[in-house]
Amino acid sequence: MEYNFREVEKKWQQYWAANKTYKAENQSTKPKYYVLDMFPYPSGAGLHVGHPLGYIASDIFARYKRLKGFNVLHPMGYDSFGLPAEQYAIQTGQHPEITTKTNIARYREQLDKIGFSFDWDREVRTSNPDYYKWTQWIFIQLFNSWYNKKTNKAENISTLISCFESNGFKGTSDDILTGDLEIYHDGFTAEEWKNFSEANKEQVLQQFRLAYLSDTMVNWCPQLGTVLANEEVKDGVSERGGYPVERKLMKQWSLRITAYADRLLNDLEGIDWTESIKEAQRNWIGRSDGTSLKFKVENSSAEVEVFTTRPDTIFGVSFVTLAPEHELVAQITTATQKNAVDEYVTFAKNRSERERMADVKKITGVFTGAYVIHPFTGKQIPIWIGDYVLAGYGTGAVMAVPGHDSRDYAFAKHFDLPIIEVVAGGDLSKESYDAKEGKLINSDFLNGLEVKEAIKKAIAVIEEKGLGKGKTNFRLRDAIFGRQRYWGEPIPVYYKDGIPHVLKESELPLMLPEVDKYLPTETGEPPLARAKDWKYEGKYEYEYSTMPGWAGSSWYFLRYMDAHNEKTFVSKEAVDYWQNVDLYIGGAEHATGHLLYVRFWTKFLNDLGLIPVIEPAKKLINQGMIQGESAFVIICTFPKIEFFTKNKELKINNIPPIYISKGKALEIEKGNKVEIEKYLSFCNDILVEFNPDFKNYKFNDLQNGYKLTLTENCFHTGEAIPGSRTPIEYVSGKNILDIGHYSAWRAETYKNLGVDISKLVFKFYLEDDAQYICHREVEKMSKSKWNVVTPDTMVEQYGADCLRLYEMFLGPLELSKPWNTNGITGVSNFIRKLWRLYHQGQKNESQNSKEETFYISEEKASKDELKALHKTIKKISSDIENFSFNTSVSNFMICVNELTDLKCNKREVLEPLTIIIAPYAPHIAEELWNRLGHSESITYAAFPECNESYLVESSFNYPVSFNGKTRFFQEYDLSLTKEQVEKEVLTLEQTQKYLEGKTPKKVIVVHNKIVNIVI
RNA sequence: GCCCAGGUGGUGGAAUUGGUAGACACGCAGGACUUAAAAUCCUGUUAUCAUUGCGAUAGUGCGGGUUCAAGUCCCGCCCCGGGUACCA
Repeated sequence: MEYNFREVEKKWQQYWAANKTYKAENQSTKPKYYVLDMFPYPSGAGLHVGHPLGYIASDIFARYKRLKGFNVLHPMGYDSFGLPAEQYAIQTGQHPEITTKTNIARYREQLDKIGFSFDWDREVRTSNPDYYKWTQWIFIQLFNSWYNKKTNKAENISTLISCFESNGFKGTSDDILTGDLEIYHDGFTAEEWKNFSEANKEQVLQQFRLAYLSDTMVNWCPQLGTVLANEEVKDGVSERGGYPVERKLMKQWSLRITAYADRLLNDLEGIDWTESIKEAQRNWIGRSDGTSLKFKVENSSAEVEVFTTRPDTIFGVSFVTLAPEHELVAQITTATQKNAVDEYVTFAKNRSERERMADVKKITGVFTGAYVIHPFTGKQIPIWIGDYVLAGYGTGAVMAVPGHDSRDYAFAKHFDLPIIEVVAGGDLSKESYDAKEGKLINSDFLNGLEVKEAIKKAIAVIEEKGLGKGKTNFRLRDAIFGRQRYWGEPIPVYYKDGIPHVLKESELPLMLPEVDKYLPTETGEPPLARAKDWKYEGKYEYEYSTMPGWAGSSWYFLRYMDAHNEKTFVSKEAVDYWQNVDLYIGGAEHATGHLLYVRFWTKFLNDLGLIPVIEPAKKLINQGMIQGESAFVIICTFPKIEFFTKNKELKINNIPPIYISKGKALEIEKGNKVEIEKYLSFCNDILVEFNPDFKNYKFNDLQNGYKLTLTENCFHTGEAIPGSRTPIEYVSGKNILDIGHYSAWRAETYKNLGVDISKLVFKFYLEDDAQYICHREVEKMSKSKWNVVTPDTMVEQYGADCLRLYEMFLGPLELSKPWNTNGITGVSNFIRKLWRLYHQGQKNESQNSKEETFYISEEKASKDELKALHKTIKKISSDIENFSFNTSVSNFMICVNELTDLKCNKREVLEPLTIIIAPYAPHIAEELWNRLGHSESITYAAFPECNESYLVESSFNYPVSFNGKTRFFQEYDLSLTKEQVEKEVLTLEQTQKYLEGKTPKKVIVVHNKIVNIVI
């Protein structure tokens, strides 16, 4: 019998499930190893071929570690709160919980078919109340904590309260202030604190809690009644629906991640993550060291405080720029400039996102009429306002050094302000010289110093004179933690007299209530406000926003350790044993989202003494994205018809769009006259069909000098016309569209939009062979792009082992590439070839087929056979450790090819081979292992060691090159010294031929590598 | 603009510290087996020139450089992909 993967794979999948083969115990004498995948969001399109790429890699590693004697934790779960289910609920009225359950069931079925070694007893779902109970619990801990700058740790808010009770608070200058304080609170004495009302106390505490209410600028979309993320806003309108978006101040729950900025940055040093992810996080956190510096405003008591990283350029300051929102603007503006300033501030404030995006390069600003006094030279320096200065960063004011900052330079050039050179090395007539290199000039006491020394000296002098203070700023902003959505964790907060209170632990979970619709209320409140009688103790309003998508994923790695614990989020024993993730695999797109938040929560939980680790994952690998090949139809409307018909006073209505086949479209676009004629006559027929008056006209007559420009006027590919995307299941491998299915699908979507489809006609303009050819583009695989390929058909056709090997064989794990199945037969052949090694084929003459029976020899293996095996063991071991799974597959192929040539069927070779291949192709390995006479699963066998003695070579075939160019090969015993090889090579007849009678200048012999003769 | 990653045959890709460029596959071409097809096996396959055979030359995005030797190291540039948006 040929290898029957369907039977074998099913058999072992059932065996693994029945025997709980992959169950991990929370204690063991073995060393522990935790392999984690970023868990998926269960989308309605099902698992696509991109998902398993990382899962297969981590599964191979988990299985390898088990063979190496580790107690492996390899769990899987679902990030099951999220927008798509909610969107679907809005459209269909179906409860997101139902959709989510269905989707999860489908994911599970697909995952099971690929043979992953997950411990399913530990599955988590972030939308399950017994999971989100603990997400809410962690939120409460954040609410009840503040960040103590002195201990550099989060502490219970009670320690802050007792500090207020005994010492009061010194206001903005107090060093217990942390992070992204929006409003700097005035100072108060201990006595005053005691007399504060509860509301007043809470207002103060809100400035310190790690979870707090803040006023933040959000993208508000009135039509959708909701707040949108930056990525949901395109060109000032919502990506979905295209409704206008405005900036609005809103009370929102935020998390004070900025308190952890320094630790998040510094601790990157200790983790083995890819340099690109670490770099992305460093940039995101954006630490900049500099100094604050005060400039006195002339004829005023006011001071402008700026933040700068280049105090060395202080003598190059030629103006000061304030953000339009800066609090001093109104105060300092002179009477003569008042109108201009007011106008500009209004303009800048109302400038929509769209405008800002449209003219990023446009420089705007206005002079206030006021001046500051330069602290060292005493000169007058004008104060300007410019919207290139951001209110929310630093002090909202900059000292402009146009000579050495490109933005200041552009501003100075535009408004014709002086540019002073203070660092030598650039050409300021062309551009600013921003590099931190060179010697200071025109700078009084800094003259002659290198930039780095000058910075130090400048800060020292500034501090000495009390003008400012060395300071560090971060780009990182506090994380907004509320979403005006239904399908997320309810925030466990209720309001009593407008003061937020958190629920008691015993009151958790705060269940997501039922609502009649998943939409905002008429007054613009989030969907939870629709819930009937949903009040704390029947009278107090709950918080109506829910947590963001990243809440559940910020701690899930801990829950897997102790998934069913009802008493705590994770038991001390479990987390003390498993610690943190040893290997984490997932997409690089989470670099500054999930991967930063999960590090933040881990540090916070560690501060409270709840877990022993400060980082979630020791090692992180990013898998590349598997892209899809989207298909498009090319839609041509009649944009010019209206124009022509106006002149001719012809009326036409409801002309359908024409779907033009790609080959024809290209010809027409190229200006092929014959094709254009044909196409226009096709169009004319359609016009006549819709308005018989047209029969008197030839379309050609109408056009009258009209040049058909497909891209601009007529043809739309891609996004230009919604709906040009085509589900790839209606398009063949050769891009031929199944017109029947496509039309039916199209009609269905129109019907859902409420269009009367009884009169709907689709017009297809075909190729000469009567086929319709689609356009293809490579892009991200996603349900919305209709280009999802699921692994189901591949598993059905080739088996799980084949899919596993093939996805690895495609190329390096980290690389992104479009999905194609061109090479799958090679892998499929390999699996059959592997099977045949263990079986004896007998030709069955009568049926003209081959009978294969299991056939293994107990003889001692030959030297060549052992060499083939051990070479492979060595290579595979190093490949796995380096996550180079694609080369492993190649090497299995090489090994099997060699053993096939050697006709090797010896147990001594095939048994170890079965084990090393088991992590990659577990089903066939289990079957072969079983046939080899083992009753236990191969999962816990021992990974074979490489015996180097089989690999020792006695001779080497030296490539002999002349001036670096290889000419021939000569084999020498490895015992020969360099000198002996050199001598031997020079005596060769071939050498003499290439020397052409000349004496070599030099002969290089690298032992076991190469001989190079220089002439 | 800035940051990151990448660019090698018709295709996916391989090439530990600089040391035989193109492993392993796919595809293609030819052949064997077969009535035939499928499956399987064998041979060839970077390009150009030459060819009876031996070969010769060029070649890892482009231009320089270091070296006995460069896909690999250095300098400058181009292209594709990802991230980010005026962060002083």
